[in-house]
Amino acid sequence: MPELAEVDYFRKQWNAALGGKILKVRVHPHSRIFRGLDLKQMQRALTGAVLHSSTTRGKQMLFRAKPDLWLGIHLGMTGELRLENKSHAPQKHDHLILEQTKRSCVFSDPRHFGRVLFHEGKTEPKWWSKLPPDLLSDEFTPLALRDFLQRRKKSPIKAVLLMQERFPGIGNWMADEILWRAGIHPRLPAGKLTPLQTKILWKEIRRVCELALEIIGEDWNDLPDSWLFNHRWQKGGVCPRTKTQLVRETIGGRTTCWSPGRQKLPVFRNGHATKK
DNA sequence: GGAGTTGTTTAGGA
DNA sequence: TTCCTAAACAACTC
Repeated sequence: MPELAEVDYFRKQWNAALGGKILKVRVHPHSRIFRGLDLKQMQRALTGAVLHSSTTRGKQMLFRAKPDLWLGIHLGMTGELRLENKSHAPQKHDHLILEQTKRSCVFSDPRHFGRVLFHEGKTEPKWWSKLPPDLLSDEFTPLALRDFLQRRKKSPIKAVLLMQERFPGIGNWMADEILWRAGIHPRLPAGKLTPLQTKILWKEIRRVCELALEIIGEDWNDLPDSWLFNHRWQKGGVCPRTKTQLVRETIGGRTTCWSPGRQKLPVFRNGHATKK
């Protein structure tokens, strides 16, 4: 479930715990979410530590605790963060619980695709510093987008938008929403976008990130019906702009929804797109 | 019971 | 080498 804005929403669920000391760290020790991690070391270090800040980058979350502790959380497909009261009895999928005097911070994930990372030290861990720049940062330029599309020119644009190395935070529904707004067919090879389409795509990437963070990231409000989101899974769903029937097919290994009314595949002749 | 799920990694083919 | 695709991971819902 969680993409950019949902991840930011979940990060903030632990806000009340910032400034508080962790009294106890409870875990399901054999959970897959701890793969590659020294669990005992993490429990030892976090016990007695004080959480002081949190941030996100794409779908990654980082919680920092004094002194010099870095806790990374990725929600995978079904993970979530929430608060429970102090004496919360761990449920089946509550893999990590940070217990404080007034509450418990819970990370639960039924499918175990999520992941916990941990580092102790003065300097940023590699797994955090190597993350690509935020899509709303100045570093994500139209030029950076154009270059990336050229490097992945054979892949359908839908598959390319899911690549976290360049588009951190974009997931399946955001990719479809962006392409729908930009009027670009999801199967169009990334290298075939015109300069104008590339420019529009850049603009819509920023816009969808911005709006989703405002609407979902703050209070998990419903997106307006003017978005594709509210129609994409409906049986017989209709494009809110063209009122034509939406189509669903697998592209890049993921179920993709688009509106044939406004997302058309150009016909290529001699390597050039011609008007249909 | 079977198919499908808003994520990521990896193996293997092109 | 580089790029791309499909499968695997695991549990739940329809």
